[in-house]
Amino acid sequence: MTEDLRQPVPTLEDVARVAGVSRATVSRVINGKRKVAAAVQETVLAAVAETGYVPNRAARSLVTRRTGMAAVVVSGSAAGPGEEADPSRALSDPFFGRVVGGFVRALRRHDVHPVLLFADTPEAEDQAVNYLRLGNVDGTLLVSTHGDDPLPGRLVEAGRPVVMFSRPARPVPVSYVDLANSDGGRLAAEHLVARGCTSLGLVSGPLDVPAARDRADGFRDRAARHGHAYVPGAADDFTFAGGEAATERLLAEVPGIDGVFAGNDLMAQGALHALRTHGRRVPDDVAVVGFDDSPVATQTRPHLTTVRQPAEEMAATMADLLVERIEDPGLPPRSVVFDPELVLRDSA
Amino acid sequence: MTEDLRQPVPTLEDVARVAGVSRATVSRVINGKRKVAAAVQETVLAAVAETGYVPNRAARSLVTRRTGMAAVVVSGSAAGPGEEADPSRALSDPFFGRVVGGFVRALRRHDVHPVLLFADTPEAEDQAVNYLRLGNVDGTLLVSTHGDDPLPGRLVEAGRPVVMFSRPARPVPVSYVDLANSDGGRLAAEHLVARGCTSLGLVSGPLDVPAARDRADGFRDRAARHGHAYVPGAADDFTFAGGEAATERLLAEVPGIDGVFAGNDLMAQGALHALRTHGRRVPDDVAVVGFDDSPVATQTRPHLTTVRQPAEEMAATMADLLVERIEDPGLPPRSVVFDPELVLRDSA
DNA sequence: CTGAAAGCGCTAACAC
DNA sequence: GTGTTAGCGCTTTCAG
Repeated sequence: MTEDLRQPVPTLEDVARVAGVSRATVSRVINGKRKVAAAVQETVLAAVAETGYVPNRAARSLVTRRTGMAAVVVSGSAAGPGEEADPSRALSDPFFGRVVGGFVRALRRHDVHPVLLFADTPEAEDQAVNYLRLGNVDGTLLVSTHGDDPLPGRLVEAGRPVVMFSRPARPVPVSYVDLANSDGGRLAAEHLVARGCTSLGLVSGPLDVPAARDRADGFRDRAARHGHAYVPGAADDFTFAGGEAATERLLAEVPGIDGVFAGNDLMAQGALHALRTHGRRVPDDVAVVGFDDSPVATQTRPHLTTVRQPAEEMAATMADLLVERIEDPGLPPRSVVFDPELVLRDSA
Repeated sequence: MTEDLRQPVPTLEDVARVAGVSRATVSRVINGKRKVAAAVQETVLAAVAETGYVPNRAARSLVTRRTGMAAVVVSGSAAGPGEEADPSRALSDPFFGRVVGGFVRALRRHDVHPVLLFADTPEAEDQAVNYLRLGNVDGTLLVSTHGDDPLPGRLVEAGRPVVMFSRPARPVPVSYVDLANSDGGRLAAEHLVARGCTSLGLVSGPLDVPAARDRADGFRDRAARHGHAYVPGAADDFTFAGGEAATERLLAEVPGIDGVFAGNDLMAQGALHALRTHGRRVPDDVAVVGFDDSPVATQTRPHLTTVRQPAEEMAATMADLLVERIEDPGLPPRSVVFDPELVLRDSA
């Protein structure tokens, strides 16, 4: 049996007694509401320091209807039949680590704590919606990894702020932060063309995911301006295995390919392996451009030339948008779109 | 301006009115405490369904002193000077995704929600400790990525349950779930020796991290039983770059090495690249064994033969231990140690 | 500018 | 068994 080490936690009452004022006054000082005489303020602050007082969140939450918490929902809701919904697969993409890390740090600045939720089953989805609806969190940061996800709409209906990473597949009145994905695709095309590639190919993510489609569209759009009327492509999961498989298919269709644009860095890594298997040297025979600038970009040989997403900034902006909307629920949905940047390394 | 979609959330009072009983009775039915007449029970349940009632966590928490939340703390507290403390680096190890995914799913079964906290600065560390001490969470699941971390001790002093992933570097009365790391090292040595390797080497994680040290010790121990009196080693970060750098050093010391045991899969991946750079073929010239069975193990060519940690099970066990201790704070610290398993693939 | 008092939604003694 | 009552710790009118 271990002893109970819990120490009595001081309450407002205690501080008030020490400071010789009322609870209400202490509350005002702590929340900086209304004017409080400077002298009193000082006394109270001293009492707070002396007692080591910290507000009880449950009590505060009960009356303010605010919890100081935000849900971070990772949705893997399957679009089509047979699709597996596994949000923890998203967690195994190191790029995602950059995003989540960004959330945690940004929310912390606002004194908001992230509650991690997976929406990987219908029940879990309901739970996430309810969690929001009941006010267990003040708002939601949503990362959806699948295409036509109904969750954004459901969360918005819960009547509390939601900010998404990436624009929703179907129009929903929700705030989001996104990357100009098509510009990213253009950057990649421009680079490959400038490099002298004559046979371009696309190893794309799932085309029902807006980001994947936009990247592909941007790539083809810019390729077309340089005379590439037809750019063959193969789509697959946003994973290493997906990239490898798609590349195999591409290679079967166009053996002479010399420039590949992959939907993300994990797929690019898969492409690298497939190319090597088929005896192609990168970048000499085939140039490869990835997407994200995930930590894996420097864990490949050659290092990946890739289209960078400023994930941390994007995550921080999401947090800002969310907090704004929590503070003023009347604010309309807003979108912030970041510009991608080509990071030159060795693969192209 | 968007309309406020929030709907009035029913309270106990509402349910009581609909059911024609008192709040207390409804509360009893909901919490399954004490005996309630079957007929009344039914009426209440019907009323709950009709109103769509769900308990308000803040209110409940205020009186029960329980929040239904657990902190998931990722500590990157630096041991030595000059060490960078970046928990989001841990998030970029896909193995970590397996662990966090395990936490989320296991806690969900207990109806406990995970709050993600980084202890990456002294302030953040204080915050985490306070968060626990004040009862904003019922307990903590701690993953420490650095060696001599003072956080476990501090969290335990907060007087609430803490369960660690991996045993603490210094003795602290805390529950933990661990892998028999030295057995894992033995498994690797055994396999390499059986394969006919004659010149073994170690690409180890930071030696102040117990897991890294245990793996190395186990490896050397078993190697010694097979006559390998001296096993050269190089230690570095648990990262791709760390594995690459350590392998370079090892290769400089022992050019003829033909069997390498890496501290984790990320390091093994780095080793693979370093070996290739130096013209060594894997597994023909050098056999490589990794550790973790992280998602990266199948994202290398050749695929990694590796020592598997049952991460999801370990995470689930941590959640169980934590919940047990939350429910009965008198329970002494307990440890659960899992057995590693060699997963044979192509690198060794 | 400050204090008194009410009450957020819930559980837990304590009566009946 | 079930209802009544008293708070949990905090914010917030409302007086003064």
